Amino acid sequence: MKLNPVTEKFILHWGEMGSQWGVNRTMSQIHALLFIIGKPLNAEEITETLGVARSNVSNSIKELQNWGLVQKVSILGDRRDHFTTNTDVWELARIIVVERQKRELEPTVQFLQQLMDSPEFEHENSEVKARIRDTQEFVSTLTTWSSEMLKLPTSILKKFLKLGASIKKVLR
Amino acid sequence: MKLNPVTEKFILHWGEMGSQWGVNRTMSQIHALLFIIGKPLNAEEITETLGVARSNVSNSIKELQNWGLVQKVSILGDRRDHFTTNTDVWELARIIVVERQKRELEPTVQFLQQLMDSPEFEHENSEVKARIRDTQEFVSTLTTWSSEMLKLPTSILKKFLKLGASIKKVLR
DNA sequence: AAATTGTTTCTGTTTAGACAGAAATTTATG
DNA sequence: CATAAATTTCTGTCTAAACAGAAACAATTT
Repeated sequence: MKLNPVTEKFILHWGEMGSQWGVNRTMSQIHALLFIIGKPLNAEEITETLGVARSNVSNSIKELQNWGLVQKVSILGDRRDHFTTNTDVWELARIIVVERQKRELEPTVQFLQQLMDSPEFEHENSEVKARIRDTQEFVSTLTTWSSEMLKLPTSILKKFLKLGASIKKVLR
Repeated sequence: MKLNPVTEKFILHWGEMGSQWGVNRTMSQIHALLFIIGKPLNAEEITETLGVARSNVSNSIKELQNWGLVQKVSILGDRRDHFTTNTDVWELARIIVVERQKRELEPTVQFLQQLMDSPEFEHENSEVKARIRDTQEFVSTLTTWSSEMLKLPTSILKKFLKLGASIKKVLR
């Protein structure tokens, strides 16, 4: 599978983006490839196209499946597993937000709550206590808000984002 | 500067969080330290408290200053530079969003626009073109929306987030 | 059931980034 | 302006994560 220049640039850029956000490059690249191609590919095809090791592809795909970003599909008359991703960028964003929330934000809220509940907490300087409380409240608010937002269908979400700050008019 | 257990746990956790989001551990830890302590510290104090190399502290501080998260302040009767960070977690979040927008989202919007403007683009499969356009629109919408949101004062922003999905009622 | 094909796991190796310590530079003070 | 103190920059080392290739395993076909 030979990529044309536009596609290739897209995949490379996506790989770099991933690195900046704590996702390994191969994983981002595989995801970008499946997204841009928009049809199921088998592991071999991915390996050849990206020029990385077969095992690297295998492990990255597994991780992408754990993230819920990639699914295994069967192709009639082909024994090999094929993999796809959703081709709707809004749906993908949704999945990523849900997952980061679950993996990072929620555990942090819990962690801060535990700190606050621990016996040592009361011995702290009151400003320090306030800052921990504020941080917990902040992460907590963020988590709740994004969960709420994610319940909205994409069509509404889109409208909503496009409203931008004019939304503040309703806050009175 | 001896840390008590709560403070220490907070700093360590923040360091881990950083790693998951593409920020190096020392940088996150220094920031967490300045945040939780809430008063200016000099580089030497930071070095001793976190048990990392002086040069590591120096470089991380420089980077934190580039991010606008840490400022140099002078202490009367002390030659050494001291460093502080804003102790309001909402203001910090604001700064981080502005900066990630500037460093990552905006360049991506530009990059995708360039792809779309390039002569090769028209030779692409129409579904591929559509996906690139959608991606550009998505990142672009996100950037615009967050810029707009950041214009609101923190007090309004807070109320707004706490509204959650009940905001959808106004979308008609 | 042997052979072929496909997939996963395991075992190094490589590499980029984090980090330490020394050297160089800058700044301040008597 | 010499000395001391503070800071930055440079260079090399270390480490964790990414990665490749081989081996092991599993499934399918004849």
